[in-house]
Amino acid sequence: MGTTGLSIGQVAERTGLSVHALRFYEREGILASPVRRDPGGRRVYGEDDVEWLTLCVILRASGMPLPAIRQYTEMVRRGDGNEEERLALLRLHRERVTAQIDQLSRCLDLINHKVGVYEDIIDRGGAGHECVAPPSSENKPGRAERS
Amino acid sequence: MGTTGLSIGQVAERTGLSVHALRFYEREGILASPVRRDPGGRRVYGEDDVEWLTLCVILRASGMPLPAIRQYTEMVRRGDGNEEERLALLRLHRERVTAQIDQLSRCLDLINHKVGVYEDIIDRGGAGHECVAPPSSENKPGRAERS
DNA sequence: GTAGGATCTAGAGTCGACTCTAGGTCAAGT
DNA sequence: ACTTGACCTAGAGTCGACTCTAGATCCTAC
Repeated sequence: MGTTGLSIGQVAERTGLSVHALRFYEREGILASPVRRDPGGRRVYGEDDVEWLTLCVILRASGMPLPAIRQYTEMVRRGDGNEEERLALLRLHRERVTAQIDQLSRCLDLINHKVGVYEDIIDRGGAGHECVAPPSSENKPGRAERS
Repeated sequence: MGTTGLSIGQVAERTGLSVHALRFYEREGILASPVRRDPGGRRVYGEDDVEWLTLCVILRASGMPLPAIRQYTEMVRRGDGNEEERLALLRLHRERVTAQIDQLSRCLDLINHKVGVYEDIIDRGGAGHECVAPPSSENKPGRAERS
């Protein structure tokens, strides 16, 4: 079993991408090597394609836009010699991802805080006042919550 | 100085939302209280609106869709008595956010791994093989990108 | 009294990343 | 022979969240 040879459906299953998305990615130039076709004109993927697509899925999941993935793909297609370029792109993306994580963590802090506030309100079955004004209040009561 | 009274432009500046977005949010029912208008028909916001919008910005930044924010807004508008509901919504969102952070962290691991691989390649000035999988994944004895 | 800037409304347009449709081919199973 | 189901292409449609346009109004400054 030298050449595995997977159908688009099988690749979809393995990568989690839809068959539509796979064809779309191909049109977008997101495949390291041109897809082979069988005598009937159907796409035949290899294990390496699956690996590459798996990487793409991860890059997408971390928010890399398709144009950037295409750029990266092109570098890889051009072969050895542009490792610095690839590294730069990856580092840039890494920064974006860490920034994203940081932002989400800050949001999470606030959400946790708010959850805590509501838990308190409910625990003591009381009318707590909220930081943000509910309808009837022309309120000016101090702000509540904050750590 | 009693009632602050901010214009849409000022609110845009403070919340980071565009004036367009502010009007859009209003149409979408994303304001806890209906916006007041001055004699000329222009919107007049209060500090509480800014606080509410700031919260909305944070919820959006953490990926809460506008319909969910609208739901939450409606609960707040209905006033006291639905704290459990609000809490449930917040908890659900919190789970989504932590899931997102987890996923991003996993992506980051892989990206870091790949960055490391490229750094090695460059450091030793060599063309090398690399692997797509993260550390300690038993992978086909395959290599990677680029056929 | 007029130019400039901020604001108003309603509605159209954009962008990214798919997703779906229509209409057709192909291989296997009954 | 025929049905089924996976696959093909080209291109249209969707979705979310804005963003922008046009044409009008209003306030301040000169």
